[in-house]
Parts: sequence; structure tokens; C-alpha cells
Amino acid sequence: MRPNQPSLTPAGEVKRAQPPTLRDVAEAAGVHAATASRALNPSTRRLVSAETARRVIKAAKTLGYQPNPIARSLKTAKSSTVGLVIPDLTNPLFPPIVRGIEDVLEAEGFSAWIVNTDNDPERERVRIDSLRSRQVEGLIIATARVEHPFLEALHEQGVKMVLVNRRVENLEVPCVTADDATGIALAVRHLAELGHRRIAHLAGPHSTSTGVVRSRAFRHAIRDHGLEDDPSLIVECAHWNEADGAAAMRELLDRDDRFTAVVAGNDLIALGCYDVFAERGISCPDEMSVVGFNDMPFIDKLRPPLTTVAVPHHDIGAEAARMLLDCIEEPDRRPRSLLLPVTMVVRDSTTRPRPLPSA
Amino acid sequence: MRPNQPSLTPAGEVKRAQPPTLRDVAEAAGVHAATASRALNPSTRRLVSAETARRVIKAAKTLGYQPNPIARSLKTAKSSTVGLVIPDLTNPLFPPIVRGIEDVLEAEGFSAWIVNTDNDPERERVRIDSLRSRQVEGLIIATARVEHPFLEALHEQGVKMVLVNRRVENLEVPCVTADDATGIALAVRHLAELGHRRIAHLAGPHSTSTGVVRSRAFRHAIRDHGLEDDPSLIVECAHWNEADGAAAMRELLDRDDRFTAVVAGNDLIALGCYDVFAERGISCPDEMSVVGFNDMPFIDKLRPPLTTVAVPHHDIGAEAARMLLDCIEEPDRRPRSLLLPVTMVVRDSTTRPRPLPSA
DNA sequence: CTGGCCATCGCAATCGTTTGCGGTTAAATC
DNA sequence: GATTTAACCGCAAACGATTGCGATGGCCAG
Repeated sequence: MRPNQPSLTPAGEVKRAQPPTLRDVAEAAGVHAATASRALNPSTRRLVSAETARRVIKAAKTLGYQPNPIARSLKTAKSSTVGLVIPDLTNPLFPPIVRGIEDVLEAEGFSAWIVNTDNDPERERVRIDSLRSRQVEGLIIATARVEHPFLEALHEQGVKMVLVNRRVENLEVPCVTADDATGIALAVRHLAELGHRRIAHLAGPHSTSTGVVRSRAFRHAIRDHGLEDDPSLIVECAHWNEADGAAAMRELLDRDDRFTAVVAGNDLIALGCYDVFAERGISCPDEMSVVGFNDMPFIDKLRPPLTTVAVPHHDIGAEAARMLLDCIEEPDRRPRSLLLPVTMVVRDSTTRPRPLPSA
Repeated sequence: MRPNQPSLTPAGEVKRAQPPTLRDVAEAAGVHAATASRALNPSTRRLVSAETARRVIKAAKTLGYQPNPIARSLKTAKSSTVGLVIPDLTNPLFPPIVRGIEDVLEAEGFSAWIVNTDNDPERERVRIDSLRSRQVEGLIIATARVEHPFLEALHEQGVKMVLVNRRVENLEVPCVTADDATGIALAVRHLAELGHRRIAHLAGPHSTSTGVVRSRAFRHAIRDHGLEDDPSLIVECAHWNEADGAAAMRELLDRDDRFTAVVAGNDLIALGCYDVFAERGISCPDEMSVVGFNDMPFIDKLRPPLTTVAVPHHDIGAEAARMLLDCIEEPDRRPRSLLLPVTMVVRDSTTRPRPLPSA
């Protein structure tokens, strides 16, 4: 691919000229390539006279010169590139985060390689290795588990990274997440205010920090509101998806049907609940209230529209990217952690509990 | 970011060694860097003796050598990189396509830069320019419009590209799309078989090939089945989204409420219909049947679950990537076009028409 | 008038690979 | 045993940019 205009050779046939190089620009401006380089780079421009700088810049413009980022990277050992490690782009949670990331990256002249791990640790290792061999300057990781030796190893090796949505224990790296704890607190308060007293929780996997934070916050909130604090009302889903959400819901219903509301670990798990409701003819919200987490796109189109806690995905991505850029610029700054505020969005999947059957 | 192990300097403090270079490998194997290069590259390996090849490979392995793709790119003028131009990653249509693309790309050692244009031609120009300055070897384009001078210009300049989901008139470049025409035919047949005689079509924008192909196919199918062929039953949406779908639906209902079914240009437009049904208290499918197009993720979770025609998004992406790689390998092959088969998936948004009020 | 300083710019090395070319060696031919 | 031939490998020049260092020249101060 030749990013420049075709030109005519003397013989007349169309020939694609090579893109102009820095040398060409220098020659056109009557200076040495080194001078041209300095003139074009704002931070070194003070090393050349204003007059020659003007000439060089003009020449660059008329030639349509575009610096070759590959040559530049080779020399400077900077690739202006970061890696973005997510489980699966197909999960609607991630596209908004990705866009947030790319919005700030590209404003700084960076860009991102995206890799999907499908939650497979081995795939993750391979993908990250390939990212590193492509000389990325840092990593944004959305696949962190509570115990994650591989990430620890990377950190030991000085790989710059920031975590999104997840934390890992004993790992001193910056991370940006939603304020899960207050999100869950809001959800429980909403249900309590509606009059629910016996509330279940379909927790996310405890291998992820989000899973443990949310389920801990759930227990706290239950106690704070003086609701029924029954450990058997909490069941852990194996993964953050519909199938495992549905499985957990079935398990719960099979052993106890006296709860009137459920706080799902996230929207997908809530979707699993919907499936079970359809299976068993349970009407939501009349017989069972559900609140999700994340406010995924299109989750408001469900029947009933899902009450959930909205997470600023775009901001999460943007802040993560900014943080990574900060780390790259000043390598030994203390890692900060960012907790982004969430909001409760009440829709139609929650309502007052129906009075228990007066049996 | 240093992709290798930290090591100890004589002084004892931790120092991150430089990643091993080809020179290091060569030295370790007791050969020249050129020889090492040939030994490591399968296609030039026959130029060195089996024995030295073995030594070099072994040395590379023990040193953990990873070729520097930047240096290689500089020398070979190949970046092993393609650009992927989509309107908006947040549209659930695209993530599966992207994954399909990346699956085949990465098997060939390529990777993709993704850019979002938000359907803004100017943004598109800027993004594509930036892609080209990053030396991509080709482009996969999902934002094509029927008239698209910019793409024509790129093609003139010899930029390799393949179109997904869209075609552009008078542009001889390969493209891979779903078989829109038979998809629409299937939808219409489905409705006809249910007994619908007066069917509306909310067409996608005619600035996109998909919009014109689908609406033309709709008219043909209507005639083929001998249904009511009323041009006023076709209205064009300004964009492929819910808002414009809803607007078109309102317009349609305001001037004619005697149709009993609607073929939406795609699932998002169908979603817009759902919104209008809710506004106006129209019950779907009892009073109005709807069929969408694409079978977006989660569209089966709607109430009612949407009848739609399923498109093999992952395959579309995969085939497009393969095609682009083919173009890159043998530049002057004739552009082929691929039409991928679609399937009808019947859910609950379509049923027999209710007998007209016996007024 | 001379010495020193500063601004400006060119020289050349460098980043890590790839590759055309030429040189060395050993095997094959007569 | 001399010569052709092939196999193997090293030399060095790229690719296109950046950058330390040194050269040049002008200017000012002593």
C-alpha cells in the first residue's frame, strides 16, 4: 500500500512513487535530514532557526510527507501502542470500554491492539506474549482474576499495566473500576424500600474481585437494612453469563422459594433469571423482582425492562487509558486506583413484593 | 516494556537486560547475524546447513529470542497489519465480525487496527489516513456507501481493500456480504405463509447498498407472492437505528394502519418498531407481526423474541479477512465477491394476521 | 584584534532485520 | 591432480528515522 499519489514515469506508464521520506523533505528544503527531523518535531524545533524550520515544514507539506512510524519506533524504541486484553469483544460490556480507551489513546497518538482471551489462561498467556513481541508500551487488562500469578510475573518484569473492572490481590498496579459496593448498596436499598425483606443474591464468580466485592457488599447492605440475613440466599455463579445465572437461579428456587427479589451479579446473570422465569412460569416483577448490574446496551428493551445499576463504561475505558499513559510517561509514580460512581436506574423488573400466599 | 527477564548486574542491583537481538543469537550460535536470520526463517532455511540451522534455532530458544517486528517491518516494508474501518464498535453487529476477522488474521501472523467512524465521512477520511500512515497493508471496510468517492480514490491509488456488508457502485473491489436478497425473500415468504397479504417494509437508507438491495428484494418478493404491491407501504429510514426505525414506523401508521406485518430493514429498526408499539398500545404479534434482519445477540431475549433472518457474522468477518490476505499475497487477482447464506429464524414476533375488524 | 560563547546545522552512528553479492570450502567431474 | 560446481556463510548495505557530537559562523566582551 502506497500512501501517495501515482505518478508518471518518462515512459508514460503509471508507476507508484515511493512515499516521500524525511530525506526527500530535507533535500527539497535544502538541508540535511537531521535538520529536517528537528524542524518537524515540535520539541526539538528550537534547535533550528525559525527560517529553516519554516522552509522544512513547507516542504513537508507540499510533498505530503508522513513520518514513517515504523522507522521512528525502531530508533526511539517506543511504539506508541498499547495492548488491550479482554475476555470477549462480543460481550456487550466491552465495546463501550474499548471506545473510551481508544478515544483518549488516539488523542495522544497512541493506538491499541485488541486481543480476546475467552477466559482461557493459556490463550491469555499466548496473546499477551504476542502483544509484547509487538513491542506494546503497556497493557490494559480486563481479564484479571483475584489470584493471577501471570500478571504478577509481568509486573515483576516491569510491564506497565492498568486493570479495568477487576483487581488482583497483592498486586500494586493501578486499576479503575466501578464503585461496585455502593452500586450493590443502592440495589438493596431500592428493594428494601419497595418492601422486600427476603432477598437473594446470584453472585459472580469469587475468582474475580468484582464477584467478591459485590457479594460482600450485598451481605453488608442486607445487615444494614435489617433484612433477612440467610447465607443460603447467596449462590455463586461459575461464570458471569446467562447459562450459569440460570443454573444458579434454578438451584435457588429448588431449595427455597420464599424470597421475593434477587440481586443479580450482573445483567447477564439477570438474563439467566429471565430464562428461568419463562421456564417455570414465574412472572417478573409481580412474583419476583430482579435487579441487574452494568446497564448493558439494549437491556432496557427486554420484557420487562431491567432495573439495574448503570456503570460509566466509556469513562472507565477513558480513565484507564489515561492512567496507562501516565504510567508510561512517568514510570515510577505511585499506582492510583479509581472508583467511578454508579447510578441506580429503575425500570420495570422491580416492584413491591406480592403479599405471601396466606396459606 | 522489556519482554525479558530481569538480571543482576555485577554491582548487584536489579537491571533489566535488553531483549536478545538477532546478533545475540548469532553470537551464541557462533555465526553471523545474516546466517542466523536465514536459519530462523523457514523459507530461507535451505540456504544454511542443517547443522548450523539447528544450532541457531537452539540458541534462539535458550535465549528466548523474539524477532523485533518493527525492525523487520522497516526492512521488508511489510507491516503484517491491516486496518478495520467500522462505524461503531458499540453496534452489536460488529463485534462478531471483528472476531471473525481477527481469528483468521492472527492465524497468519497479521493483526488489525480498529477505527470507528461514527458514520462521519470526515472522521472516516482522517482515520483512514492515520491507518495508512501506520503502514497497514490493506483495509477492511464496513462503512461503504453506494456513492463513495473517497474509497474510489483509495482504490485508484492501489490501496488493497475488501468491503464487508456493503458494496459500492462501479468499484471493482472484492466484498463479502450476506445474501440479503434471499434473506428478505425468506422473510416475506414466511409472512405470506402465515397469511399476511398487506406487508410493509421499513427500508434501510438507500445510501447503503444493503438498503437498496433489501428493499428491491422486498418488492420482488411481494410480487412473486402476489401480495398487495403498494409503494406507500415502503418507507426509508434515515439510518439503521432504532430512532429512525421508530420514526418511520410512526409515519407509516399515521397514514395507513391496514397492514398486518412489517419487514424491518434490520434488527435495530425492528427495535424501533417495538418502541412504537409500546407507545401506541399495539400488541405484537397479535396485531402486528415484525421480522428483523441480522439476528443480533440478545435479540432473542426481547419480548416478544424477534423473528429475524440470521446472518453468519463471524464467517463474514473471517471470509473478508481471508480475501484481504489473498489480495495482499497476489495483488492482481480478479476481485471476487462472496455472498454468504442466511437462515430464517422464527420466534414469537410473527403470527397469523388477526381477521380485520368486521366493520 | 582575539578569545569565547551561542546558535545553527551537518556528520555519522544507531535501532534490529533482511538480502544481494562475493568469497571460501568441499565435493564432484574429467 | 586441476578445475568446475555447488553449498554454505559472511560482509555490508540497506530500510527511515533520531540524536550525540563536532564544525562552522556570527556576535559580543575584554
